[in-house]
Amino acid sequence: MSGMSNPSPPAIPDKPSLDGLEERWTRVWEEQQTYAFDRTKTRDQVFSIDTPPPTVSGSLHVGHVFSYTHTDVIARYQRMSGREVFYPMGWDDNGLPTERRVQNYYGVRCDPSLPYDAEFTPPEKPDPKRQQPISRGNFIELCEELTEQDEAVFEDMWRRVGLSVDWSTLYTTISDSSRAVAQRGFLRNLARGEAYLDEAPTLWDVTDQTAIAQAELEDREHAGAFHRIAFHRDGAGPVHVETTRPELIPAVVALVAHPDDERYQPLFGSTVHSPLFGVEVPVVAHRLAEPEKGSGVAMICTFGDVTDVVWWRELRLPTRTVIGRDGRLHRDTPTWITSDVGQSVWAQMAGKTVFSAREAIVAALRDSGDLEGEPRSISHQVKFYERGSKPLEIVSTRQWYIRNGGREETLRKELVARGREITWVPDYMRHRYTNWVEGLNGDWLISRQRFFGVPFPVWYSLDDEGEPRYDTPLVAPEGSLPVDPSTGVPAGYREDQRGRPGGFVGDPDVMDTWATSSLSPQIAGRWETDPDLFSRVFPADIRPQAHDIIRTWLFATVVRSHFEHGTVPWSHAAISGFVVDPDRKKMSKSKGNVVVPSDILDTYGSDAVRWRAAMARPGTDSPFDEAQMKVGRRLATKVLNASKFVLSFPAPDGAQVSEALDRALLAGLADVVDTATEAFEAFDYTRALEAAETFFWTFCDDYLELVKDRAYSDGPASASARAALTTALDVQLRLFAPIMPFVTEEVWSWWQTGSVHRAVWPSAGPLRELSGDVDPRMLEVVGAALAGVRKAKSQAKVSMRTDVSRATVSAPTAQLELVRAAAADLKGAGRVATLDLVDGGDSLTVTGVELVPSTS
RNA sequence: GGGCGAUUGGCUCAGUGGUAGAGCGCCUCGUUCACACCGAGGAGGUCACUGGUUCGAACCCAGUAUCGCCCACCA
Repeated sequence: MSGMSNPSPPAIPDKPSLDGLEERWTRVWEEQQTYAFDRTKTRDQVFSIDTPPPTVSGSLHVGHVFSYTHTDVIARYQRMSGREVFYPMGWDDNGLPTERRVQNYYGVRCDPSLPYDAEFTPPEKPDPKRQQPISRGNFIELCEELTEQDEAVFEDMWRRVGLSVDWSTLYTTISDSSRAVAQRGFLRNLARGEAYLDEAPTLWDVTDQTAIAQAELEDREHAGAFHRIAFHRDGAGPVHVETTRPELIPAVVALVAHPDDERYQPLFGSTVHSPLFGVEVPVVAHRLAEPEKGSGVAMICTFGDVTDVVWWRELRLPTRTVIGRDGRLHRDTPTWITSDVGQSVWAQMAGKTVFSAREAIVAALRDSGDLEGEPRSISHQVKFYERGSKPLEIVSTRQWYIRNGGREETLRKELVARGREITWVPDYMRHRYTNWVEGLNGDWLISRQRFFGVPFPVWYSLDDEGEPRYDTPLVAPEGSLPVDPSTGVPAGYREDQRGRPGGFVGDPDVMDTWATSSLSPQIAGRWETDPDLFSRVFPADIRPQAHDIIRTWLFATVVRSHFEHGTVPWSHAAISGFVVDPDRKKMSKSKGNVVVPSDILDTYGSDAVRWRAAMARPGTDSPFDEAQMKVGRRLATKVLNASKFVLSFPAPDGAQVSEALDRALLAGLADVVDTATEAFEAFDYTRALEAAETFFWTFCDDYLELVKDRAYSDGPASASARAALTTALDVQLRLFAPIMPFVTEEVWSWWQTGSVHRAVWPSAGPLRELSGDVDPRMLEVVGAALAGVRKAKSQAKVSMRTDVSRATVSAPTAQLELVRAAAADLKGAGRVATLDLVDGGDSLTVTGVELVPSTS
């Protein structure tokens, strides 16, 4: 770092202040490229971080600040430890969250059938109820425009928090290079048979009108009602089923009961007729039917829930779809409804939402007498898209999948084993991963019927009827990526053949955002476009993230790396907890309990907020408590003031640390360095901070007080104190630097050259050499004696500056000798004229403190 | 239903076999010679419960309870 120099070595201010440190040092770090990655370093010298790219369409809350601070603390420690830190930043700006934000912000919606309008300007006043339809091209332009604004806000926040990222590495998930990586990754998966196209029942969000993946599911308590419905038999009484979804009666394909259920065994193999519609369906047996539930016999519909899918698949039942992609019942009467009554009931349901259709059919069932009793209200768990507001439907659609072990035992075991290769911080988070992988029930659905995302780089040739040949997609060559199949043309075709029989058509879908972000190590490391860089940063050392996205981002990244590279993507996964509100509820906009980070950063400063973040251990949720920020603020202030005081005692040239108390201080500090280093190596920044902080307060409250008088004087004893003070400050600043980068850099600049963040992490060896064989407990023992004198003054309710004519310290021999060696310092700090030392007793006590009455 | 975690002073949390700890809050006191964005001192806990192992248990074992999170095919 000899090439670096501070702009102008500032004098120590008379009144040091934390105000303005963020602005000043953020600027200096940028100017001096303090955190620039040196790509000449080899893989073993590099510490590589797979930074989470935050979703820029969301708002930052204090939990993000904590979690990103945790990563930065680790990065700063690693950098000082001599590793070259690869610490990139990315913005996750593609995908549905951005589309929604654009829709709300501008009051528009994407209608892909519209042509691009070069003159388009967004509505002056967005009307959320009447979103203006605009073309895909215009829509994407708005997405790009708004994400650019959002990203500027994010970057500003991260710089202010002090993240030591190399900003030249910045990427966005919608950029050309990210799209190219995502498409290349997909094409490789496709070529190896790890990605495939399939038509199957799919979880479907009717609001956004897109398929969603298992990982994006969320169970929610939802109000419903059991309806007891009669199915009819020829020549026998009715069979009753209970259902929460009577509107699916037209979609019924069978009734099902448990094979061992004696009540229904006589019915197996026979058929019944559905009420109102009179459709004949078989009664079948399956182990998943639960005799205790409802009447013990259930309707199988295509599709009411995921159990229906299992039954439908395993029992090879026909498909009778009645709900469309918009969540409404089909307009046209299904072909299997042939009776007059059935068709007239259908007419009352056609085109209606699920909710309205249910009302219509319940009325009809009541009229026909097929509803027994009244519907019984219940509250039950229903599957929702985690970002959605209506229950999911299941519709049969053609989608792209990536294998993830959900349908094959071998792959599942391989992926579980990958989880064991990763060191988890904390260790128990591994269970979440294993639990998830072992519970998968299908492959990973990656296609979304949306617009602002990475398109699939494939086309389909059209047969003579104009029907796409889905089994032989036309893939883009890797050299052409990124491609947009809605404008690009596959090899051997011309644009005028688009959509024509014998021509081609582009795949209309985009990839789910996780399908791109699961390649974050490849994107940041410039996989395939810069193999030299990639070889130096992949696999990464650490993936920091929060526990809520283990099943999505973390798992997906493992899957992609497993297939593409045959390795885990990183050696460590560091899992942060959440910041929860004081009632331990998760912060969320809808609850109105979100703490805006800029407010607390304004009030307490970045170092204080970072200190608080570092007090939250890995993996542990932490309740937000503003009072805690004050503690961090006070520590930062104390560092400022204590440093100024220490530096007012410059050590003379050749000063030796000769006095026992001084050597004991450095011995204690050596232990702290060992503890902090060991803790940081295990990513336990909280323990490292605690060790440094506890020592620092003893340093201020006891040691500084004890040696103050001696330091003010002259001679070797003074020089010893001054040398110890300066050495201890130097080491402590470096211990604090990862946690509180601003105040430590400020103090460092007062008398050192270069950045403390490029200084070498302290080691215990040199401190032990200076301290020699001194008893490291000395400071503690002498501090206890000083506390005894203070206590006497406190109980007498006099000032700590009150003179003491005489006092007695009694202690066992060993302790007494330690006190004797520092008696002069003790007398100075306690203002004691005559100190009697008495050998004896079980513990150290201070007695006979004779106070000199104040003269005033 | 399965898994994971937690349960220690009013609050937030350390503490994995040897006489219960920290910070905040509270109480008392002290100012300007580093720091009032301060300093000193103090009070405050049968370590959720029940058994067991041990010379000795907050800690190890078995079980119970409560809370939280994750997962599950939840007519």
